[in-house]
Amino acid sequence: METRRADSIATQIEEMIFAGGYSDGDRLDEVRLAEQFGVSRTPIREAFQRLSLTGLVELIPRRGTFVRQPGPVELLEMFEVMAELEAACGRFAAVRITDQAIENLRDANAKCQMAVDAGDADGYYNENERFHLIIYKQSGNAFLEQEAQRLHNRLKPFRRQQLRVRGRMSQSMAEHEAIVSALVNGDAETAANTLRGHVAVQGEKFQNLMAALRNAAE
Amino acid sequence: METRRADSIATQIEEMIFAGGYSDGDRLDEVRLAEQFGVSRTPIREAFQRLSLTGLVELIPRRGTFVRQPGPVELLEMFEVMAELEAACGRFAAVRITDQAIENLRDANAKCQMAVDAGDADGYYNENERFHLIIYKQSGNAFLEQEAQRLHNRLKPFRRQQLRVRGRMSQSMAEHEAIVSALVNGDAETAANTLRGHVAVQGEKFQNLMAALRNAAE
DNA sequence: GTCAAACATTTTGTATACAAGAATTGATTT
DNA sequence: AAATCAATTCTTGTATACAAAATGTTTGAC
Repeated sequence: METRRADSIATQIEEMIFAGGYSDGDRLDEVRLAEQFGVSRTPIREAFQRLSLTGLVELIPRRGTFVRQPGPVELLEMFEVMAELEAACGRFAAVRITDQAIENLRDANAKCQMAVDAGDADGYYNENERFHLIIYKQSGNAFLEQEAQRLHNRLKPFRRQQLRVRGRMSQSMAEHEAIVSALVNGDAETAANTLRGHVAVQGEKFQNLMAALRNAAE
Repeated sequence: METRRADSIATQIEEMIFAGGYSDGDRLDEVRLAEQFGVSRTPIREAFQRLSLTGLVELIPRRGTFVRQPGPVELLEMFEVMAELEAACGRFAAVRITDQAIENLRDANAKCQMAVDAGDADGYYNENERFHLIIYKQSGNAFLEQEAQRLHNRLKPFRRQQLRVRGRMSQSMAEHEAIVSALVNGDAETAANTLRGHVAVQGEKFQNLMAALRNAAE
């Protein structure tokens, strides 16, 4: 599927920012990026426009384009919203999920457990993501699914660090089981609340996130 | 505050689309718009990039830019998400709202009631909007506030028609009262549920929305 | 009359050119 | 030496130019 250039350039710059190549306030040099990508300034500028809407970048008129890494406050706010979006997905999924999807959730969970046993952080990460994406889709609301995926994606680099914490993976597994149960029972309220709690940043998770941010700032 | 051109152009095109000047699938002619705005194609194209991210417009490579008016399904999905976002705002606001904001909500409600009594649809509409914007802000989560406002804005043209329905305004008023009560009591769960129900499109509201869409399609 | 192929016309995507607003440097003054 | 202003250099924002793809039209065959 051939996609237009500005689109793919935006994605690539996005990845560069996510990868941690830039810190907050860094200016994105149009001509340097243009050379780097082997194109002219025009498609770079179009990409900037797209990135600005996601909040990843700030366009200051006549000044330039600057990367905007979320600070601690903004990050916590985004996790709060993520928790609510997941809760909403769970609420809808509880009454809309297909049998096949339940099977897929169980499969993802089983592979998650295997990854935990094997100490395979990457494997755990991937299956965990699959678990959540299934729930987004099973909300039966394509718009919600899209919004959830967008934010999920944006938070990816920050969530990654949380998994490193000892014991987190097995606790997370138990929560996954509870979520599947609620979905199987069609219990919308429980599904929503369990998912909210699962995603929310509270207690020790909060400390971990802050610590990770402090390290990243150095 | 001088804003860059592409920004203001995007906003203006957005308004043109909201105003109903275009229907689904219409192609946005770069050169025509450029002439219309008295600029070259470049800023128009940058504006298109911004609009595409909000989903208001679809960029088909080598084909052009087409307006994407939500169909019935997408619209219902968006209202579902709006209901969940408002519920989330209410949940947070219940434990974070300031005394001043409660005063402001009551004031908005009083003016709403006055508008209902006077049969002033526009007045009702404006105060009703103020009521909801206050709750977004009182979520104490700037990111959530922004997301809620964005979707609220997107749904504006469709919500407007629902108000026309007989009896809707007074029922809505009663719901507002219940929402304020929950917020005053700090009852997060009730605030969330009441707001969700208030915003959700169900029962007769569904029929009205469908009817409005059918009319718009003609 | 229908279909298809070749040609002409639009229209998009990108590069380049140019104008105007920032930033920077260096000279001049206090 | 610090501050200020002017001139220079960079950078952004927009217009224009051009190439390639898509669309539309004419022509010709069947």
